[in-house]
Amino acid sequence: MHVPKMLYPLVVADVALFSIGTDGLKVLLVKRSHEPAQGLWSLPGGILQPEVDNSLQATARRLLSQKIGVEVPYLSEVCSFSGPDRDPRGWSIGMLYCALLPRDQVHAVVKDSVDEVDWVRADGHGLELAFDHALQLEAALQALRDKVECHALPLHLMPAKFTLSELQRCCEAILGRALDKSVFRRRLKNSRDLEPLDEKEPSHAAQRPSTLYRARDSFCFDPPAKLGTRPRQGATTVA
Amino acid sequence: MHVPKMLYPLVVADVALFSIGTDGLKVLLVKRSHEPAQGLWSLPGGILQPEVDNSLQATARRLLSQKIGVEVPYLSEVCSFSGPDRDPRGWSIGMLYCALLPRDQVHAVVKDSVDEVDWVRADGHGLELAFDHALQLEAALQALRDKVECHALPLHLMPAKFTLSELQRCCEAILGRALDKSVFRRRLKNSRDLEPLDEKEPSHAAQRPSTLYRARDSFCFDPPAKLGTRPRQGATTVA
DNA sequence: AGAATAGTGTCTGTCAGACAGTATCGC
DNA sequence: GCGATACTGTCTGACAGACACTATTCT
Repeated sequence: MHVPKMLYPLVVADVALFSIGTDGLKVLLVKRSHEPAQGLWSLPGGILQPEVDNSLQATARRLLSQKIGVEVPYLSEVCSFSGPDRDPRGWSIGMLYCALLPRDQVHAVVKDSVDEVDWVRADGHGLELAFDHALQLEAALQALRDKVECHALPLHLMPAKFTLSELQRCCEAILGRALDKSVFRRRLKNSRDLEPLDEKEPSHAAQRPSTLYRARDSFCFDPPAKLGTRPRQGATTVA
Repeated sequence: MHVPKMLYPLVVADVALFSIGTDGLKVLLVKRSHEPAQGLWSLPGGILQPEVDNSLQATARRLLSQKIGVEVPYLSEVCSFSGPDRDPRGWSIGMLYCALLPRDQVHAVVKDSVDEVDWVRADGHGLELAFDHALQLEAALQALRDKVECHALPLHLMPAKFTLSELQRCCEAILGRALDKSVFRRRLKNSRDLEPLDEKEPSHAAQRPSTLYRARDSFCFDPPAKLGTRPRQGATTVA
């Protein structure tokens, strides 16, 4: 193990955990119960523990598990934030992760920790966030939007079975704009990521029941050099 | 400043510095003169110095400056590599950066350091690299290819003035496949990244002289949410 | 029948791929 | 004229955007 012979940076992993609520895209924030930044909202995160974690990504997963008791189906690195001033404790590196939690597990987060946790609007609206977490949240949200804008399907936000309309509403919540139903469905028809089930959504209203779909096993939100699909020239991402 | 109260990870920045040679895309490697991994080739890199560096990116720039005496016009974060086993000195974090050096500055690297440095084929062909640098090089090259595949113009690899044919050869070297001249030029005509000059390349051969272009000031290789352009369905990246 | 949502068909514009053609230089 | 490279024109197919249309359920 490496033995410090000089001052060392604080290494932290922070997670922007997104999910879908009835009123759009949500991100999980925790209210800090200790200094520094006590009382402010922040992204869930914590310090790397080399004796415990096998990677920085493992740090992120451990923190999600410890702090809010969830195992996420998707977690990926966004970018790093580093410097002498971003944390009052000194020179620090903050690795930002973007994680997705299925819509039907939004209430799985345990709130018995000393920290108060809550789902808030994904853009963090008027909240004052600790450290540079407002910047980080913006970066994570942009990374998520970029992917969906490039037609990656955020299936990790969906339950195991879902309708195309639900998936469309999910994409619209992420992008912050309406999508054309016909265009959306045409794309999904040609996609190899979805599989229709021989099942219909039980209709509770006076309406035609919709087909249920599920993600194919081969689906990957970070396409392994998956080609095709991009935003068009005139596309705009509006909040 | 943060005071260590436990074992701390080694924090390193490594840079995949690419440029264009007469025979294609090149990456700069250094032969390690010290342990660990003495005698093996590796990406230029080194340890974060919190007293000196204002960010991890600053670490990368400082190392390029100190080790090989170049200031690069483009340097961006790719992803991190971390874990207890990737460096024999112990738990470590390696932040990978991708940098571009203009074609006409390939010989600006100073070789007076104790390290032996050399430009090699960008894929690292048959070289055995130190640590996980083969993985890192692959990741950096893929990141570069992905961008160019999505029609970002690698203008930071070009001299201040260049012809469209030269730029096309540059893109082909990165992608590892031939591009259609007509398609390429049509795209550039509609691009806001390039500006034609009222100047012709002095022709040293029996051929029509070509128009010189330069990058517009607004050009950015990492498009700030720049839309449009993506690989098409049938596109393939072949080595 | 009517309301509501599911799902389809079709027209149009944009752009990539392919490839043949023209232009301009030195010899 | 010829060779070489710069540059253009045009046809086609894939796909996004827009939007009108049909289908199937419950009340």
